[in-house]
Amino acid sequence: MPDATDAPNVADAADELLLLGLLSGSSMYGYQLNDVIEHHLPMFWRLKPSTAYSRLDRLSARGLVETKTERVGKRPERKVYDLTEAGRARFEQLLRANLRSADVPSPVGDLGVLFYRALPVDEVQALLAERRTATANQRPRLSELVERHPPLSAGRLVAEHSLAHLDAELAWLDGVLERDLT
Amino acid sequence: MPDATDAPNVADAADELLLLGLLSGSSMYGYQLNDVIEHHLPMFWRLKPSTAYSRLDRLSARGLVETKTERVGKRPERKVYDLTEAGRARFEQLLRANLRSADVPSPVGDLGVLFYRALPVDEVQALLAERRTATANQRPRLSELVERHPPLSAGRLVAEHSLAHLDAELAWLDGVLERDLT
DNA sequence: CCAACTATACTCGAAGTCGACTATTCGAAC
DNA sequence: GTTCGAATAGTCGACTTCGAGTATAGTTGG
Repeated sequence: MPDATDAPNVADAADELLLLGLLSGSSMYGYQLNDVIEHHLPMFWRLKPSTAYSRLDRLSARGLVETKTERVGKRPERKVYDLTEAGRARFEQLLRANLRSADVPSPVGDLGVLFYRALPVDEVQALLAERRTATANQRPRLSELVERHPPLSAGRLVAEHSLAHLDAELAWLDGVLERDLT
Repeated sequence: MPDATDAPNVADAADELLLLGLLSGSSMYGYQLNDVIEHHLPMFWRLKPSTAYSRLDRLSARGLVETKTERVGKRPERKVYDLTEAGRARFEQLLRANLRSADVPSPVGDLGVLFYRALPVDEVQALLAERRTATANQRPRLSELVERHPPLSAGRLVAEHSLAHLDAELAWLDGVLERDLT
């Protein structure tokens, strides 16, 4: 894995950045990490619990996190993960790479567009109209999310970012729909 | 795999859609498929050759494509893949799902933004400025790509789509950069 | 004329992902 | 009281991906 020291592939390193980033705020135990990812960061929930555990193991083996166990009340034992020095360094390195990198990944949706001629024009129009509706339906939720975060918070920036792309998507769809694709 | 008949996960099915879509135009041999993906569809080149082969095998096992071998001139034998009836049906099903689906996937870049407070403000600004430049640098290539395709071609729509998102990205970056993140 | 490259096909194996499963204990609902 | 769900930890195995390697024959550059 040529992933340890030099410029890492941004997409591959995403899970690692997510975990290290969460731990950079404060130490957390595994269940908590998974819970936060699943319930408070649904946008980033591609990292499933079982994967997270093995990932944490590997991070630990590489000396980027250290663990201890604790017990609060009568609940089961928790394994608490904590960034090491090396872990923090790695985190900052990944963070810099991520902030710096310009990846505007072409959405998967493009694939369908690529082959749109395989279907009758009317059907394509109808399908895209459906997509437009579904996309538009996400807008209120998102724009409410924007407003729920204080102006300069990370959450605000992320929400605004998503909103910007959602609006771009809508505009593009409108542009396509008002043309006659024949 | 609950992937055979009912509504499939759009992202998971992307590779399949790509292969079936290419074959829906005309039959192709493996080397050719990989060549097209790598050199003419760089946007969709997440499907590496060795993966493509095993994917094609599986498609063949599921009866979605059929193969024959041919030999042209004195070049090595080619294995030609062709859609079956079932394959075409499957392709159209996937295509419909894809065109209809509204996925504006949050770019990986958001992850960095999520943790931006871990770095000093000036550095974040500098990194984002770098990103802005890098992003802007991609624009000429893309907008030239738009113009190189005839108005209603699939390639044109895809290129316009990418361009729309790239511009959204630039606008968002500008918005962030002109604020004082302190 | 030889070396190197391109066209064509894979195979194999290391590594990674994730769904489904296994445990345990507490608190709450019935 | 007992059952049930949630809080906590995983493990295991099926499946996937993809880099590196293997094979062969023509073609082309020096």
